[in-house]
Amino acid sequence: MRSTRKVTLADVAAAAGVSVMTASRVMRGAGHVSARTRARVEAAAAELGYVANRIASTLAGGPTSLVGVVFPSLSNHVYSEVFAGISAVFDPTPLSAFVALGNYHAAHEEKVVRDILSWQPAGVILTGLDHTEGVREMLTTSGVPVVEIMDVDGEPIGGNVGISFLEAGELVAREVLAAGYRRVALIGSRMPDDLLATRRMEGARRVLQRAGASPITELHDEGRSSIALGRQMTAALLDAYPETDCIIYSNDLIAAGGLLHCLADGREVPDRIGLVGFNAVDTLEILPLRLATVDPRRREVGEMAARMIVGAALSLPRREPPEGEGRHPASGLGVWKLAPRFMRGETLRPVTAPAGG
Amino acid sequence: MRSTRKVTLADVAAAAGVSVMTASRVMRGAGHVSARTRARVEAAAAELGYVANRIASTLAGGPTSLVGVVFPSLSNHVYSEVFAGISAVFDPTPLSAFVALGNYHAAHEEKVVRDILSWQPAGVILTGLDHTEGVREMLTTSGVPVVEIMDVDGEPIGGNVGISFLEAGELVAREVLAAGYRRVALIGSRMPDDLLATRRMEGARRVLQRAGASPITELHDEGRSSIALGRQMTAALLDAYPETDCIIYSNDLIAAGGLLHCLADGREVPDRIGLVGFNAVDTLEILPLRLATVDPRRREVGEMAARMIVGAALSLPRREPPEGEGRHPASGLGVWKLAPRFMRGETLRPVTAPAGG
DNA sequence: TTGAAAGCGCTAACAC
DNA sequence: GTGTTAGCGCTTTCAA
Repeated sequence: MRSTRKVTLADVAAAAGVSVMTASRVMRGAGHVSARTRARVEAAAAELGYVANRIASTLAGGPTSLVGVVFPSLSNHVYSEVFAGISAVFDPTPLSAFVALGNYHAAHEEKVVRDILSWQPAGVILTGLDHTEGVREMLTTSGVPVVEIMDVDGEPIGGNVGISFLEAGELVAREVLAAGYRRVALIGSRMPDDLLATRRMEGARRVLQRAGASPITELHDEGRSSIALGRQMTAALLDAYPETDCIIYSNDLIAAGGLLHCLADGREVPDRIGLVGFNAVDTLEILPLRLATVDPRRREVGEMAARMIVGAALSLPRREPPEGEGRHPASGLGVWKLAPRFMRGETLRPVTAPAGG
Repeated sequence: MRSTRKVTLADVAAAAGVSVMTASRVMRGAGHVSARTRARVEAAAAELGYVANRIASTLAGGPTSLVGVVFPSLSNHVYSEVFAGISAVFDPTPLSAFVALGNYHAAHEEKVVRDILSWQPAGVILTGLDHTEGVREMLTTSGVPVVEIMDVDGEPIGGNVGISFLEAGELVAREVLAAGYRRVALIGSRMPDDLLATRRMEGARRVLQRAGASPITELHDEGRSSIALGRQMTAALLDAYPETDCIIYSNDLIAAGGLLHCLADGREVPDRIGLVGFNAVDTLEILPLRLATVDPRRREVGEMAARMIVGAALSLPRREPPEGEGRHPASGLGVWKLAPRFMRGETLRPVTAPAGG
């Protein structure tokens, strides 16, 4: 039977008949302790059911191990996969993730980041590069290793991992053109709120314009992306612009809706109309046709971001450099730009000419 | 330009010409401060870019606000939705979630829980009711409000929210019988690792047996659930037991695979063969037929669990009761058993007789 | 290899 | 309404 009171290191030390300091050394494996003493302390700790107090150890100057992770949301499958990558990397390290949601709205983000910083984190992972001046300044001033993920089209605060959504959009448009489509329309949802979606549309638009095949029209909706929304928007678009021969969607979910609408409506995919999504969502393998899409490599992004944080956190001195400037650049951070992977699927015609726009 | 050094409350107090204590009162809105002083302190804090240090305030006896959340994984869509519910409830409160993964493996869980407790959390949310004795003891001893979610078939440590997976399985079997199927087979994946899946299969099996329609066969696979796996297992099963007239799957993903196999194979669904999944995964709305399934009400589960924690955390005294037993039962905790919702879909025949086993 | 002293940044408790 | 004192549980630093 263990006490119901909180067991402190002092209790363990007393039970083992050593000083608090010695107990502390044993608990964090600091060495310089005789095997005999170590055994006694460990036994006492187990006996009393000692659970370390990281609040106290962090305050006293021990290493921090919380990493704040800010996602726009987790209902979006994309981010949960990024998170899986992050967790996998943190798992064998002493770091753990502290998840905060809600940076689809910049107003909220400042609060969230302040909150995270108040825990003296070992690092911060943020989604996207668009943050308020306040956020950037807080993070810079704090000296905490920061990695921004997904987007790489801008100036990062610290490290940066992701694909260029602009280039991903360009890639899609180039493939569409290479397949011979010319009357292209764009459909997006939850824009302009979702900057990354906006960015890939921008990339697509640019390539189309340069090729003299400016988008026929662009349809945007504030709603949450869904298959139903995709159906409905596609119907509306094709109604208004029947000459459309290809639709580029801001994500797979609405693209799937579009595909279902086209099939139900008897349109020949991909001959009469081509469709491209974005995100490479895997449950969509049940569609009658494999959707053309782009893999943003989300799991890898999470893993690399986490690795950067691990590298930076472990090489960072714990206390402030004694005096002077001293803030050494968080080592281990850098910019990793991954190449988005295009997946042709079956909703685009095979290429008739080498891609290149 | 703000200093690059960490700004403490003492710095703010000095800049505002007041005591640290007064500054502290202002920063946490404790009242008993004149408007003039408050304004001065707030100005100084803003000027210096002060960010509170919760590590210090928690150690000093301020309220804790981290809540540890343990999920088996987040790649499983189910848990990310639960998490969305939790976040939504925490959002307007001072609480924030600290996510740890990996309790598909009990060995890991002990480490994870110890880790969480070391942060002096305001609460802990765990998935499932099956935990090692060590975990139960740590949590009990700590006196931290605990809520176990999803499963309600067992003895909870503290609060408990979820559906009964046993009853969900029974529900499915009763509906299957009511629709007139008699030669029923079960297909599961990732079992027996996933206890909840195991439990619902158990419930189904029981009802079938009681009705004298024992499962023709049960097929289990260690693999990760996927549509491909469902296809393959279904093919194998129907090959070996062609007389099967209904398959109950452990989840929607493999059920979707089964459905696709049946359709491709020219079997009449739901007339010749009925199919039921589990989880009500929404992207599956793109299937040619709406899958019969059960909604485990995951979002609500997350919300309620979070509400319990909020209730308990806010009513808990911060410091230990002076002496004696003193550990008052965490108020606000209880057991909330939600009813699983059956969704008939189009892969089961309409009922021919009132459901009831 | 072990211990003693000091203090991390903040807040509770009490004075004024 | 404001300040003073003490201390949260641990680790750093230095001495033995």
